This record gives sequence, C-alpha cells and structure tokens, in this order.
Amino acid sequence: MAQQQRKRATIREVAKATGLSPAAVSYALRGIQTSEETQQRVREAARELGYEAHPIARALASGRTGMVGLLCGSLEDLWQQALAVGIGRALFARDRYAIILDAAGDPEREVTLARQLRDQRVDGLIVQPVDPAAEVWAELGESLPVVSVGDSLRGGHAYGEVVFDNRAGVTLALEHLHQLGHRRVAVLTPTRASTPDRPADVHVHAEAERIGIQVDVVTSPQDLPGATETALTMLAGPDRPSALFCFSDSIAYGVYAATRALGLAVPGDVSVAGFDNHPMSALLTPPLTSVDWDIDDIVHSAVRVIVGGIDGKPRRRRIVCEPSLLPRESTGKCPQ
Amino acid sequence: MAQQQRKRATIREVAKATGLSPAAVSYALRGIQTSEETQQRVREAARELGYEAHPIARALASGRTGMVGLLCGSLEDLWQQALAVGIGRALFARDRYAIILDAAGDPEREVTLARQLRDQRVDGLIVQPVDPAAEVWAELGESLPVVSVGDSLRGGHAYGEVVFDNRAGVTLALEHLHQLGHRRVAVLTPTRASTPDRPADVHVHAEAERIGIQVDVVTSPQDLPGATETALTMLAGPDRPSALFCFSDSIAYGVYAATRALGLAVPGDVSVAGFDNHPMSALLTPPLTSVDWDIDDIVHSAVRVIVGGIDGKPRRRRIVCEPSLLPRESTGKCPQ
DNA sequence: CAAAGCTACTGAACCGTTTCACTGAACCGT
DNA sequence: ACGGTTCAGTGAAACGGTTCAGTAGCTTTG
Repeated sequence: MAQQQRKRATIREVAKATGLSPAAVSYALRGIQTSEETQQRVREAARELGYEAHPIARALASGRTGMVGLLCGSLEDLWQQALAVGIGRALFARDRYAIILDAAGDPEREVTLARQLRDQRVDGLIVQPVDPAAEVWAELGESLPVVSVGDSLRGGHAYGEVVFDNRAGVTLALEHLHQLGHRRVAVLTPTRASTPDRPADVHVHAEAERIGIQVDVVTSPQDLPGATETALTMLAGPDRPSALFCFSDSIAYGVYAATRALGLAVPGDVSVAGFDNHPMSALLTPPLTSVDWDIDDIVHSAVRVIVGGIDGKPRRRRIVCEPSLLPRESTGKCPQ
Repeated sequence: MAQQQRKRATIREVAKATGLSPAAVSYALRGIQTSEETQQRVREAARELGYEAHPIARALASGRTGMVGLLCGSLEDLWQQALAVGIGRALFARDRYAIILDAAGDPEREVTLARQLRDQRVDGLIVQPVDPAAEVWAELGESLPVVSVGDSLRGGHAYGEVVFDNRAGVTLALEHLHQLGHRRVAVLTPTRASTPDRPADVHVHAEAERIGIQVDVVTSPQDLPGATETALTMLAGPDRPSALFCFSDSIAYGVYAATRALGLAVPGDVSVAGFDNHPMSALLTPPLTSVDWDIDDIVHSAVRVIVGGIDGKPRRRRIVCEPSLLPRESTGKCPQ
C-alpha cells in the first residue's frame, strides 16, 4: 500500500468556500467566462485551501496530459543523451514534462514503446526513429502530433520534422578524407537491427561513388565497450582501411579505445572522423574531427514544432539542419 | 486542437461483448476474483476489440500512475546522465515509466520540481538531492515513498536510500595523492547554490586534516565549458596547487581542457583525480585516475528499493555503496 | 416594448477505470 | 436439513476535474 496520499483540497471544496459551483471555479481558475472579481475571489480561496488541480483528473476530463513523449533511438549514444537532456529542459521551461524512453536501437522495441506512449495519452511525441519506415508512425500520426528528429518518417506521417541534412554531413566527411588521400574508408553506423537501407547508408554509398572512394559499411553498437569491440575486429583484420568514418562520436570513442589497445597511431596509422561533435570530442587525444550540428538549435526547433502541433498554432513544421565540418587532429594524410 | 484521438474501445464495450459487468471485466483482466474460463473469454474479447486499459482513467480510479519521478541534481554531469539512462531502463523493465527532471544544481528549483512531481501523482520518487536538508523531503515523504541516491536526506524522511560512502571515496583519493607526495590539493566540488556544509565537503576537510594535507575547496559547474573556466582560474593563479581532486569526472574533463589551454602537463605539472569513473575517463590522455562506483549496482539497488516501497513489499531499504580507487595515469609524484 | 444578445453562472453529464458492499448459488460438515 | 463459507459476479459510487446545454438578469436594438 505504500503510504497514504495526504488528502488534498478538491475543486468542490473551493466551490463550497466561495459559494460558487465547481464549474464556475474551474472556469475562474483558468480565467475564462467569469468576472474579474470572481476570479480574484476564487484564486484567493484556492490559495487559502492549498488547492492545486489534480493533473490526472484534468487529463481524464480534458484529454490532455501536458506530457510529451521523447522516444530516443538509442540512449547509449552520448549525443542523444545530450539531446534528451536539452529537450527535457526546454519542454519543462514551457510547462510540459518529458517522458524519456529508449528504444535501444531495436525497431520492435521502438514500436512497442511508441504504442505505449500513445496509450499513456501523451500530448505529442518527439522521436528519433530507428526505423523511419515503420507502419506505427502512420498509426500514431492519426491520434497525436509526431515530430521526428534526424530522419524523415517515410510516407509523410509526421506532423513535423527536424531533419538533418545527413547527405551534406556525409559529403563533408568523405570529401575531407578524400582530400587527405584516403581511398578506402570503413564506415561505422549504429546498429539498427533489421532496418536495412537506412537513408544515411544510402547517402554513404551514393556519395562515395560520386567522390570516388571505396566504402565498407559496418554496424556498431553505440556504447563504449560495444563500439570498441567492433572497432577492434575492423582494425585487427588483414585488410585494414586507412580511415574510419563513424556515424556518431560515441562510436568514434570506441575506435579510439581500439587503436590504443592495438598500438595504432591516430592519424598516423588510421584517420578517424566522427559525427555529432559531442563536447567530449574536442578533449580527446588527438581531438576528434567531427561533423558538427548545432544541438541547441535542434532542441529548440523540435520543441517549438511539437508545441505548435499540440497547441494547434502550427508554424513552420519542417526544419532542415545543415552541418559543418570541424576538422581537428584525428584525420591526416593517408599513409604510403 | 492538435488532432483527434481516434476513439478506442472502453471497458464497457468489452463488458457488453462478453455479457459481463464492467467490474467483472476489470477483475478478469487483472486475473482476480473470476474463474479461469471467464478470464479467457474476456481476454479474447479484449484482444478482438483492440481494448487497452486507459492508463489515465486507471490512475484516477486507483490512485497509482505507474510513473516514478527521477529528480537529478544536475544532469549536465555525464555520470548522472548515465545513471538516469540506467534507471529509466531498469524501471521500464519493470513496467514503469520514469519522468526525468533536472534540478540543474539549484535547490529552489529542486523544491519546485519535487512538488510538481507529487502533484503529478508519481508513485514514487528517486532523488539525487541537491539539498539533503530541504524541508520539502519531509513534506513529500508523507505522501509517497522517496528514495535518495548519493547523500542521505537529513531527518530520516526518506523511505529508503542508496548512499555512497563518500567519506571512503574521499579517503581513497586523498590518501592516494598524499602517498604521491602532494601536500596542497585543490578540491573542485559541484556548484550547489546556497547549500553550504555539504556532507561531502565536511568529509573532505576532516579527512584532509587526518591525513595531513592542505585542501582548498572550490565549487564548479558540471558542464564542460563551465568546469573549464573554473579550472582555468584555479590553474592560472599565482599559487597553483600540485594536484586537483574533482568531485565528478565531468569536472575533471574541464580540468583537462584547462591544462591543455595552459600548456600544463598531466601529471607532470599537476595531478588530476576524478570521482565516478565515467566510461570516457579511461579514454582520455592520460587516462583519468578516478574513484569508481558500481553504477549497475546503484541503478538496480535504487530501483529495487523504490519498487519495494511502491508495492509495499519492503526489503532492505538502506544500501551503502563502497567505492574503489582506479589509479590511472593522471596522478603522479608531486613535482620538486 | 418585444425580440435578441450578452455576461456570468449553474446543474448535470461525462471521461474510463477501480473498488466497495452485496447477492445468489454451490458447497461444506454435522 | 441447516447455518456458515467460498466463489463468481453485480450495481453503483467513487476518483476530481471539464464541458455542454441552459438560464436569469441585464443591456442593446429596431
């Protein structure tokens, strides 16, 4: 039974205290349909009784919870952690709560969690899709505003989106490596079970062909031990590429760990480029070359769009973020 | 107006379909007070109608929401981020949701958020207190189980606690530095506005005196830019200490950035020790000496205690975590 | 001056569950 | 055959708000 919720004042008690009907109190507290004077009186009585509206009752009656679901693709990634923290704070500043959930890179889990959030009656959903083509988005889109961050949802089911121009990011990184003389590059992309043909991967192949670079795409977990292991098998193999391009800085951190274990020099033996530019990346030795996105901008865009969707004041619904390359010291001329 | 929630089946429709009363359906779906056969029939009908219980209505009627509040002291800290992610996952595995909030190191904000969580009727609260002596904990403790992580709440208001033996951690770090010959150590502790006499600080002074080391305690923000700035002023000053002991690895990262900017060698010019042992710490150059806590253990302990409190199956309510020192290469003999 | 329109408010239904107090039937031992 | 338990299920009252359809009283309008 846990403990007992201390009994709190209800709207009916405030009604009794002011001699009004509960309905009038409800209106007055929201500042509508009542005279200024009544509102004053009600507010005072409420304060005296320590009355606070019961959010659950309100949610049941009005159909809105004030909560926004935040479904992250895989929270192992430090950058996604930073994004989640930022979005949580920004929503809070607008009087809403975030329910942060973590699909752990698994599309099935993503579907389950998405449905669960809908059943929890969140007012809106921000999602970093693991599988942008999943049917669940169509289903959810019918009942609440969905904003995707990162990739577009296939089929236009999103209410809005903050998409990253991943192609531009890929271009920046690959051209940078190409200019340094690299012709064979391993690309480490986050594990996303059973979701082939991710847009990002498609871009990699297209851009590689255009630029004239040979790529070898491998998936990797985003946590440090997992990424380290993946990188170890890549780098210890017989036919080591001269450069690694990681689709998130978290994966690049694993590469660093692997190079260290193998005694490889960065960028002497292999060049490493990341994606996201997490604050830690500047601090590594050598500092990590990375594709940079403005995280504050992304956070505020996502929040603005979802809040617009919830309040029915749609502003711009589609925002495209452009990356820039931050060349640091982890990339260098191709050896030999 | 957002969009319209598609109408979903209610318990009454299931009742109608099975010829039972809503009450019976409610019981049957929870597997109580009904015959095995009825339960079967109800489950089937529910599945056919696509019925899912409305969590908000359930929360209103039963008084429990299935949500656990997680109030973090300051989410800028990477280790607290990791903890939040872990607790979120562990709760989810037990069919509960976490509402993650961030006090940003501000005790007033902490109080506001704590109250707001109570008003949201979370079933329980896990808190990493900014101010363990705040009165709000007594207030909250009356209406829901509160589990503190890190420091004990003053006055025994917590339902349970997972406390770190900070004193032991401090001892490990300071003795380590003392053995290396350091006699003047700067201690960087997270900014916690207007909360003097933190237990941890008290330990620092007590242990320093016992060991025979001179300490200089300074507060610092936990984010990288903030910590860097603090460290810069410390290290650029006229009377530079020979070692810095940071009360979180995130702060130590700022120290690294500062030493780099100033051209100081670690540990040649200054030794640096951290606290938490975030996974990234092993990856820095030089790898950071840190006081290590078993984060998985902390996560699972906290979740076990809070769930025990909610379900009224109290097991062990107080868990003390012991640290160990991971000496790496950021600490070395005191110069001269 | 009657019809129409506001404004400020009321009463009751409603949101979709859970839970409490009860009931009829079956079963029990004696 | 009888009082006493269990069992399976019922009806109605919560839970604490919001909202819809009225309505009384006042002002405006033609």
